[in-house]
Amino acid sequence: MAANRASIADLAKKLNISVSTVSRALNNHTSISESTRKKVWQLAKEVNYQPNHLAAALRKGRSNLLGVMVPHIEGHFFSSVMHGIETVASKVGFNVMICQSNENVASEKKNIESLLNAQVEGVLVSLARNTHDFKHFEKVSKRAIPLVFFDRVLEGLNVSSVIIDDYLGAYQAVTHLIEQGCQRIAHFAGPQHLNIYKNRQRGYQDALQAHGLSVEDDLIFTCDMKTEDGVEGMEKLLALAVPPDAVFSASDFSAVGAMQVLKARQLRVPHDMALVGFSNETFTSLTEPRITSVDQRCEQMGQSAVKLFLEMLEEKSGEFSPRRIVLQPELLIRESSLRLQPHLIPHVTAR
Amino acid sequence: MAANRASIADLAKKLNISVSTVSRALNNHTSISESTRKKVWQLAKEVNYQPNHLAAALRKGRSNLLGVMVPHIEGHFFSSVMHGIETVASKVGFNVMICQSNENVASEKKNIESLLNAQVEGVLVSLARNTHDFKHFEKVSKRAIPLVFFDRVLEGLNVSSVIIDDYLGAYQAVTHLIEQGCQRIAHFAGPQHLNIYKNRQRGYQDALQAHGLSVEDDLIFTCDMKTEDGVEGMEKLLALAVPPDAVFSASDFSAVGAMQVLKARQLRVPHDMALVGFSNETFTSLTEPRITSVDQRCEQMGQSAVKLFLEMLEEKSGEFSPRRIVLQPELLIRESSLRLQPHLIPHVTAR
DNA sequence: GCTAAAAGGACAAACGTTTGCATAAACCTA
DNA sequence: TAGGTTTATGCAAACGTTTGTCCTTTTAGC
Repeated sequence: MAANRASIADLAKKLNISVSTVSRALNNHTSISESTRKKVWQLAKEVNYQPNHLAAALRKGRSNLLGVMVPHIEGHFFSSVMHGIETVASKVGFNVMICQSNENVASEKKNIESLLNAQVEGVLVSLARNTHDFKHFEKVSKRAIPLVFFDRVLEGLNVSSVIIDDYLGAYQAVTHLIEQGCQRIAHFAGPQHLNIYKNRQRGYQDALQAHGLSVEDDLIFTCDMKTEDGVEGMEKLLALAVPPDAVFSASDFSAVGAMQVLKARQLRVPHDMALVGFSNETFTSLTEPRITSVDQRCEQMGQSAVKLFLEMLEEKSGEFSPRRIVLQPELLIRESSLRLQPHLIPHVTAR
Repeated sequence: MAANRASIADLAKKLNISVSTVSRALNNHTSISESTRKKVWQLAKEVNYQPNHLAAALRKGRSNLLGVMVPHIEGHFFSSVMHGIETVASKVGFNVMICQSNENVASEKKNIESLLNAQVEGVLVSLARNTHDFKHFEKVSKRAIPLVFFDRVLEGLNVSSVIIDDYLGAYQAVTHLIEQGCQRIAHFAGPQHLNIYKNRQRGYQDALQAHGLSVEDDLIFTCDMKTEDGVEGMEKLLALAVPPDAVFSASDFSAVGAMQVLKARQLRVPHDMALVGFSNETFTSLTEPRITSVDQRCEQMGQSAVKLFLEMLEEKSGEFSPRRIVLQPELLIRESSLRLQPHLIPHVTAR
């Protein structure tokens, strides 16, 4: 029953030819006659021959393996990125190995070792929250293995990366709120040591100033971006002497938390308080009203990361200079921020 | 710069001992003296030795690779299952390789080949929608490689699998609605060739009958389970001569679609129409009101699948008899279905 | 002090491929 | 017909490990 699988040598023996001929025949090498090529392929089919990638990889020094490490795979963003990654990787014949750091630097270190041991040809990484240094990635670059960071990157480092323009996304979101007539715009900010949240805050501030509005510290609520944080933040804002008339939240989760508070207090969104989130989470188009949000191009990010990896692999022999891809976010305007011209809303259907 | 990595042979040469000794030292084999063991480990650290898993795998015939194939990885359910899988797999030293079938039988076939070629030691699969036969999986079982189906399985087949008790989940959901005083309960049903939706519908019907309610065909709306389908379904139901007073939807997405219609028509949830969904999607606890839903134990499903695989691996030498794990779903009662005793609602916070 | 056992290590074969080189047969070309 | 080229194949080494077997040295038992 457990028919131990046939090797190239078995085929060779049965056909009374050499292993090298079989190998070349299976690889459709030009120097093999059509007749033997056919014979080999047919026998291969018959005995259900399955090539052993491991052996080939060992010999060729090419594993066709791509390693990916994310903080955690569940959730909208990372799973969408993974989707993008797997799709284009498999298209070019790469298998993808996946690891989770669980937001933990120690695991990150272990995983890198594990991926390297598995002889991956490239590593795509989105960093754990509290990763601040590059040490454990040096092994990767030392072994001249393409390394690409995505979304959560380390700044000021000469490493390839693909990110979205968080600054621009925030800038556009806030500008949109201003155009809708909002005058006092608050911000739910995320942990500032993460590049993404820092840039979103910068975008927020610059957009205000560019339109002659002042940045007020008590309108900025820095938190962990959970739904509960949004609840807390909104309650704080409503308790101010002069509450804001809009909130730009760096996360959809805190935005929805804020909305819950507003509804409970019978305040109208967007007329009493306009709301914009970030990430275009699935639920943003399912709430009532739907929440305006900034789409992060998750899938495209995954695709770009793989493409970058492939480019680096190409010119591996030479010195490859790190590249950086910056994707353009897209502001999806929905009812939570639309005070004017409701007839212009593009209706975005959920998947 | 691209310091080609050191092999076991390099270490041996530098220390003037044999490769076998080095190998055993690195594996902490008992027959190696403490002193040489230390020497080897130290040198390994110094020259940054990275073992080559491929070579070891080839020699040992054990790749420590686990293959996983899902229809698509993005989205709440599958990404959560993957999380569970990766977590326990990595704990026991397995790397996981991931594939997507994109709901496509042809890709499914290709992916299986690819995984087998990569010499995975086991395969976990959730089937594409339109997979009806087992042919392309026979190779897996023929090679005596543990095969575990999860969630979307092929019925009547002698293959290991882990599923949740969709029947029970549906039964409980409908019973709950009845207990809340609902008398005319409709059902949004999914494609009936998928085991999960078929069982949910059976659970719905049996629960009705068990409580003396009749099953009416025009209260069952079979669709694709998208948000839009929920919209359409609810509109149809409301157009009936005698509309229902509750809907049990086999998917949260169609449930939320239904809720949108109800809100637009100023109907109250749950008093005019109670609503229960299925899957406990993230957004179910973010809507207003929050949607009662059946939790599918995604993570646990992933964990169980890996455990099952490990068990099969254990007794691989003997004939392993397929096993089947059935997880218990959990009904999470929220406001969308709660007509009585609102003070008893457990407040479920979103992640 | 002699033998037996144990400890520590070396040799070499294997795992299943790929591939540079050599070879033999067949085909031209003049 | 000799010489050269093409075509098709074989030989054997290599990839980096692991591991069964054998050898040498030390230790212990008496």
